[in-house]
Amino acid sequence: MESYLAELNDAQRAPVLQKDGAMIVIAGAGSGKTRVLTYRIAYLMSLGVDAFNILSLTFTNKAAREMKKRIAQIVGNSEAKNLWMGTFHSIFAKMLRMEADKLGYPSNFTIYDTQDSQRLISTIIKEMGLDKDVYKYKQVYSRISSYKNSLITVKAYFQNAELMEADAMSKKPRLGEIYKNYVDRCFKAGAMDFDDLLLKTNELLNRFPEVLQKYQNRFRYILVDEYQDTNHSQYLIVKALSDKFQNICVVGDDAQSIYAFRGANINNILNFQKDYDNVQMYRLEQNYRSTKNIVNAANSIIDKNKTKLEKVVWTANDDGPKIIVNRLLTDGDEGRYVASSIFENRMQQQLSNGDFAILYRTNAQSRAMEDALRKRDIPYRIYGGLSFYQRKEIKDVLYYLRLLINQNDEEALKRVINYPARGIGQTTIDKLTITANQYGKSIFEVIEHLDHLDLKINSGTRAKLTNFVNMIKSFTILSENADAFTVADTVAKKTGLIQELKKDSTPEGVARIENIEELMNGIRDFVEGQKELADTTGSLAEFLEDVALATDSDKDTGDEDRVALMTIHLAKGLEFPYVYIVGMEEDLFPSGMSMNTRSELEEERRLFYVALTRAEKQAYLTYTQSRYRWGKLVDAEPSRFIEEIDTQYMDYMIPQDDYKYKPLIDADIFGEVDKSKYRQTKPSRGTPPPAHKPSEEQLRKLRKLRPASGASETASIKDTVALMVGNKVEHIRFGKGEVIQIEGVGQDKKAEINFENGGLKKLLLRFAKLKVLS
DNA sequence: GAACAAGATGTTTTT
DNA sequence: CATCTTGTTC
Repeated sequence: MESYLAELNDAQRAPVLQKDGAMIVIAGAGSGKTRVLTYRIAYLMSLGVDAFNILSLTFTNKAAREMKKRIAQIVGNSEAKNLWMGTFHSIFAKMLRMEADKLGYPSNFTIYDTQDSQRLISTIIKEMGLDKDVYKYKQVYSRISSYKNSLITVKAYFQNAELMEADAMSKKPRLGEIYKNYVDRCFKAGAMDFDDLLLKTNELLNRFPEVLQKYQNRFRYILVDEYQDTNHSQYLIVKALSDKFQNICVVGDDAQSIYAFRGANINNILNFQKDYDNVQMYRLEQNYRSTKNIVNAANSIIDKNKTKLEKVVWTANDDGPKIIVNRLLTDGDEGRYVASSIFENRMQQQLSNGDFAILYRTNAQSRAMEDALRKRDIPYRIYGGLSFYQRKEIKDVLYYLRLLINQNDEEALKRVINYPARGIGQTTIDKLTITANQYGKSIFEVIEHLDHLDLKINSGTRAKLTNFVNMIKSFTILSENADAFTVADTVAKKTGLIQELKKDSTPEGVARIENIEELMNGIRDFVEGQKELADTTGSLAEFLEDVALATDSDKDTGDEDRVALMTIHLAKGLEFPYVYIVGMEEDLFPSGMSMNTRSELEEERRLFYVALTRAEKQAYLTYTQSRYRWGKLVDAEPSRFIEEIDTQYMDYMIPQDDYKYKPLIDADIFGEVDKSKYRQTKPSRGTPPPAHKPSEEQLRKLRKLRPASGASETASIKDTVALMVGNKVEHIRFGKGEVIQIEGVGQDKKAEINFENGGLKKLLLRFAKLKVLS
């Protein structure tokens, strides 16, 4: 038989060999499910199943690419190329473009990102004259999003008294109207938001039986990865497409369901057996990834969850080192500790940067980590957060490109019509918007027909508007003949975007221009790369779709050797020898927003389970005693999840050589301060360290010390300064008459005291930059 | 209408 | 702390 089958264990091989029928593979963390999916596809093809008949839905496009590559090695590149593999969003965007006319959409429809959607909702709320404090655009957006993911269309909404009542109860009786307006405006703009890509696919398959049949016949074999994270909308698509042949294979792990907030329904996996006939269930329980300590610790956590499928994940791997738990004073210290630890491990174990990952609950936590890594000259890469394509200067270019492809794209138009400044102000936009709404046309169309409309816009502005429209039209014409790179390059130059940025000669300004150059290179690479593939042409439209739907882990910046920084959500499916999970604190992880219900808390716990099971060799958990949040110092408590781990798999410790990790006050200059006070902490093993919290009174004093704002100001601190030393507040008395200047006061700026009269040069404090003036 | 500054406000996770 | 809103001035 095929040699690759030998690479599988018995449990893995069984689902690979079952050619037809419905099956579910419950795959524990690290049990080789990607391998099962990959080989299953390869095996199907070796049995003569045409690649065109296989649909594989993966969680990231990168995962799809990698699987495709592996399959190509087995069955050959030309065959593998024909597979439909990708995320739900990208696969069905592709399908929708081919069938768009049936739904009344142009095939070049724009994909609105979250920001576009939220802006549009925000303007609708404003236009309707509603109170923006009651109708918060983000809340409204997420409400609409969850409706869409549950297939509650505007029509369905208005037929559902319960929903309307619920919204009325929460003081938003006009939410349905906003929803309707939002949907209308998107349609008029030729735009779909993320949720539409799924909702409209459902609509397409429901309303057009011949279309449904076409795709049912086409996709005879369907595979879905990470099935536990599918939402209702995705579930229905899969159900509809697989209904005829019922050759469906779903893979997932209920213990790793972490996307409920975007509609993922864990019942999809729990109830799969009821949805199809003769469902075969397979379990992959042997973990190949991690040490016994990690696997067992993770099991001890997930045990605390009530809602779960029973399974036992085990491993034949070594025990490995215990999980190291460490408490640090602040987030800055946490960063320094992690950076030092990475540095030491890398040296001692001869590892590369790519062997390490730092995982956190919120993107905001990356900053402290970055700062520390940078100081240590450790190369790193941040995934997620503000990605390259979300930077302002990049988005500006992209919005122009979007507009020239789809001139009805309202959000793009509003963004660029007066940037760079052309003298088209808010008043003009408002007039155009009102007229556009009146006639049911887009703003672009209104400008095209300005001559026939009685708008109170003066001739100067009219000329500016006409010029703008003509410029965009000229780009559109260019794009019909030139490749994406040429178009983008022309746009950047002709619109004055580049000139605008060149005005700014600060380092940030220069960086922005470099970013645009990088974007141009990216477009060029894309054009060349796509030409090699048979089924694409490398058009601008395809590039934009790629950008809109790229997942963050999709963007490979080559094989650089860097420490990976990302949220736990983004880390799903990945693995690293060494994993640092930082910010293990109540209110942060579990998130303060997710502690209201049992199911929310259980999802947080699953998230922790995911985080821990990313580690192959060693996991580190860190938490702080106080951390800067919302620009303020707040005290923190260790996460309940730390206590939930069976202690036999853990080592608690407080670093002995504190100085290596955190700056301490050199006590010499403060004769009376006893150095031993904050270096004497010994590692304590086996028992959790007590959580020290500064008392309310101490915190009050600390906070008082910090001036409210201002880049630099003189404060006459003459007597005593309160500082955080170790985990205590110390009061330090300065010499009589010494005046101290406080500079660069900011919440997380490392404060320094420079004593000009010799002695100590630098003192790292936490609240202010102090200077002795006299 | 532009440009800047001060003030308010909101913060989980993502396609 | 970052973003958006509002206010002021030219």
